[in-house]
Amino acid sequence: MTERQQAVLDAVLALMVEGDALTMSAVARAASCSKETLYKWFGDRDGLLTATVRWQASKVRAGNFDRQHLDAGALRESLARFAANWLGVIASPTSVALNRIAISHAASQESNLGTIVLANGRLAIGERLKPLLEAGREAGILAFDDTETAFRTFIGLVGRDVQVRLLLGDRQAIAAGEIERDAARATDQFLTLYGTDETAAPSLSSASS
Amino acid sequence: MTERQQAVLDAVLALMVEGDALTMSAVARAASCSKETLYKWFGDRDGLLTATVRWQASKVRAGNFDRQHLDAGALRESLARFAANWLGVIASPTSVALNRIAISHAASQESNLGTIVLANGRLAIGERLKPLLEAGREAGILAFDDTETAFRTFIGLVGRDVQVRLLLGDRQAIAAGEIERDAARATDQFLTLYGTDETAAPSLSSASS
DNA sequence: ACCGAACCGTAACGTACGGTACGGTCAGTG
DNA sequence: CACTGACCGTACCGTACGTTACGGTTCGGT
Repeated sequence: MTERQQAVLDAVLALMVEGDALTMSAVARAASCSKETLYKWFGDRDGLLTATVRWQASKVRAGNFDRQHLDAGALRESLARFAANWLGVIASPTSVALNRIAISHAASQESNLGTIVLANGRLAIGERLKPLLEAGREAGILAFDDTETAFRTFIGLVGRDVQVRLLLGDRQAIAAGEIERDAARATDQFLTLYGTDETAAPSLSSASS
Repeated sequence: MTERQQAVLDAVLALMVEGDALTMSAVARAASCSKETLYKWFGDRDGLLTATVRWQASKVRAGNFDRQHLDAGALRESLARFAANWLGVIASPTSVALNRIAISHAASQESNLGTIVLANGRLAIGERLKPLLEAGREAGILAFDDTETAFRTFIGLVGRDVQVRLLLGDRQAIAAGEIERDAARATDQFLTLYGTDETAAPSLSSASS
């Protein structure tokens, strides 16, 4: 994957976000390269889209969280940061455009774009969040039987129906300024559900405000 | 909307679910009608899709819930039934196919299919659920400031990321047998967050099992 | 200076599909 | 029975787009 090829994929991403028709001609024009080169590098249209999805996924690898001295405050802080980070990702125009493409392709089983997005989006964040949850349980500040259930509950509290609404074109699904607030609310609610007595979760009134 | 026209729209739905290419020729073949008739009845391809979405929405109008003698048990029962009903809808092949079509069209602003699906799906269930939540608050068994926030929290707890995963082609996002259990879990969690002392919500251990 | 590889721009090809036109069939109506 | 209108099946048209082919240019290696 040379520098030039990455520039081409960035041009594809830009076209996706723009909402323009994603034709090979449009990509070649936007990336200032020839269609022949596109086919030589990526095989066919599907290969180009797949490479674009992988390229975008490789750019989202966010930092990990240190697991030392995990008290209730540090856990809350880490969870809230996770939530805000994830909300920012799924609300970004790039993510919305990419998921729309993947979903369109999932309809006709012509490729596994959906699987790739799934693996690099949902499942990847699970692999990063679950260790944090389990560390919280070992530290005695979280209580749950099934890590997967707890993880998906957190995902549900954070994301709610925001992503589907955005995919359907609802511009008001979430505002930029709401992300931090929503992340904090979801974290409080999660700790109310899964925190132990040592968690010192806020009372319900603040969780529902 | 004659009987025959509804049969055509049902054929469109069947094609959508099947995952076949949704061409006008395919629709005419599946519905045993001529393309000319399709254009006379629905104007163009977009009109056909719009009519299909509306037709499907008109079939999902589920029964309302009686609001008399709303004690904690009745509220829990109503919420769980709501949750199970909604999960069944979003997990149905028809809903998945329809949302995929709408999302594909939302990408290129050529029509407002996404808006229609949004209005008949998410917003419609909100109009049916919010009165129940507010009745619970008036009865003193729920406590929240903002109805919209409480509603969306419930939606998040019930649906989690199931719908997006299904849209992306994840067949294991939810199993048929899990719907009742997930609905009960989400209801318990919601009552833990928003119930009052009179709600008698189950302890955390059962909510997280 | 020369060669070949890589690449650009553009033209061309084949196909799929939205949309239209037309002939044929059948039901209802005078 | 003739007429009309709705509809079916099919052929057809124009265009968009994926894919391929080709001539021209740049550039590193010898």
